[in-house]
Amino acid sequence: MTLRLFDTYEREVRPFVPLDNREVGIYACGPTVYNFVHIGNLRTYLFEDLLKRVLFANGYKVNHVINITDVGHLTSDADTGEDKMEVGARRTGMSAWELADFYTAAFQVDFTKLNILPPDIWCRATDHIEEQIAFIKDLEDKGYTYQTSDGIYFDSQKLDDYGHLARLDIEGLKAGARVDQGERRSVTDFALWKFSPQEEKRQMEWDSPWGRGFPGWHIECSAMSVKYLGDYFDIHCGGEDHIPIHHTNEIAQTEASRGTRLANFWLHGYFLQMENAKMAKASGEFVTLERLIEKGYTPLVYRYFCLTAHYRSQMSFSWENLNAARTALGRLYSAAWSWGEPGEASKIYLQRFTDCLNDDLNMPRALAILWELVKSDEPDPVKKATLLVWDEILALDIQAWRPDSLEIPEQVNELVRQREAARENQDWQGADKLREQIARLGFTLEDGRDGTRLKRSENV
RNA sequence: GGACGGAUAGCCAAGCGGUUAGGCAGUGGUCUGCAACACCAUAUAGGCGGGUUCGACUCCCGCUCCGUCCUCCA
Repeated sequence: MTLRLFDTYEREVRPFVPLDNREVGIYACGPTVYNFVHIGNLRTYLFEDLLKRVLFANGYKVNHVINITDVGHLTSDADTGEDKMEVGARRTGMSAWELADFYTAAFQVDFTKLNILPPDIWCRATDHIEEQIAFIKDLEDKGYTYQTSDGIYFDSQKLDDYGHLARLDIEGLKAGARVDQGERRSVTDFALWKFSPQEEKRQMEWDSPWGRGFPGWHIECSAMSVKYLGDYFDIHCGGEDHIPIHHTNEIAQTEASRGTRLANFWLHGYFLQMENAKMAKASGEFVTLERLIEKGYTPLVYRYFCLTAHYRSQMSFSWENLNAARTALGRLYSAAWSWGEPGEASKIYLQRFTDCLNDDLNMPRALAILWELVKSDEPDPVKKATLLVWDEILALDIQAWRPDSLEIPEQVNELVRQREAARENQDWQGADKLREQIARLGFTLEDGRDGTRLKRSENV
C-alpha cells in the first residue's frame, strides 16, 4: 500500500505524491517562545515526528522546517492585546531576546528527550524581518492591504475562497462575532504589520516603509516557508487550533502574493484533553515534560502514550492513562530484552505494520499488530528483529533498554541479606517485615527461580 | 449565539453495512513460603430519539453533551 494522508484542505484521505520526487518539504508551525511548552504542544511535534519517520520508511528524503515565533504573537489572535513576548519578559525579568533564547533551548531539550528528530532548519521570526517586510510590500503592490491607525491589514474580501481550509462561513462569523473588530473592514481581516504604540517603547521593533513596528503573527510563516521551501511545497503541519485562523491566513497571504495555496497537504494534530482543566499556557497551570520526569516517568513513556491514539483524534490525558502506558511499555521492553539477539525480521508482520502506517499514520492499529507479534508463536529472534525495524518509527530505544542495573545503597543490600537469612530459616514474618522496610526505601523485591531481583519501585 | 469537528466497555483507544482490534485495570489460573514480577485464559461496548436496509456501532435526520475557532492555546 502506498502512503495515503488526510488533507484538511480537501477533507479526505488521498495518496501522497511528492511535488518533487526526490525530497518532501515539510513546514511545521513551531512554538511562541514566551514560556515552556506543555505536553499538549509536544503531542503535535510527536505526530510530526511520526509523519517524518513514515516518510523515511517510504524511501523519501525530507526537508523539515520549524519556525520559532519570537515576536508578534498577540495575547489575542484577533490582533488586539499585547505581544506575548513582551508580557513574558515582564513576568520573568528577562529581556524579550533572552526570553526567546531561553525557551527555545528548553523546547529543543524536550525534542531530544522524546527522540523527536530535529528539523533541517530552525528559523526565527526576528531573523527574517526583511523577508516579511518584502512579502507585505508585495501584497500592498498587488492591492490586498489597507492601513488603519494601528497597522497594515490584509483585505480578506479580495479573495474569492478565503477560509476554504476551515470551511468558514463568513456571514455566520459576522453574525456571531463577539469582539469589536476595531477599524478592520471585515472580521476575517488580519494584521500584517503593527505599529509600535506611541506611549510605550517596545523591546522588539523595526523600521518599515509604513513606520516603526513589528510584523503580524501570520506573515512570518508565509515569508519563511517561501524562503526555505518555495512558493508551493508538500506538507504544512500544525495543531488543530490553527485551521480557522493561522493557516487560513497563511494561505490567504501566499495565494494573494504567489497565486498558490502554499502547501499540497495540510495535516493537523488534535488536542490533548486534560482531565478537568484546560491545558492553555496562559492559564499558568500546565503540565510540562519536566513535570512528568519529576514524577518518575521516563520521557519515552509519554512518547508511547501518544502513539496509542490516532493523531487526528483528541486524546484524554490522565495520570491513570499515563500509568497504563508505562506498564505496557515496560512489558514490551522486558519481553524484547528476553528475546536475545535478533535474527531475520518477519516480512508479513513488517508489511502489515507498514500498511497501517501508510493508511494515514494509523499507529493505534499498528500497535495492535505489534502486540499480536509479541504474543505470537514466532521464534524469539524473529520477534526481536521485527521489533527493532519497527523501532526506527516508534523510536522507543528498544535496543538500548536494560533491566535495572541499579546502584543499590548499602543499607538496602544489608536488609536484603538479612531477609535472605530469615527466608532460609523459614522466618516468614521476619522476611515480610524486611521486605516492607526495603519497599519504604523505594525498592521492590522479585523472588525468582535464580535468586532475588531488586527493582526501583515505579520505574520503567 | 455562529461555523467546523467529535461521542465506542471501569479507563485509554482502532477498524468495520453482517465475521476477535489492541493496551491498562478487573476476574480466574500457573509460578511463589506468602507476595510481587512474568505468563495463560476471560466478562462487560458504541450518547439519546427517529429513519434507510434482509441486517446499523458503522449511512441519513433531529436532540443532548464535549472539543476547536470567533475570546489564551498546539
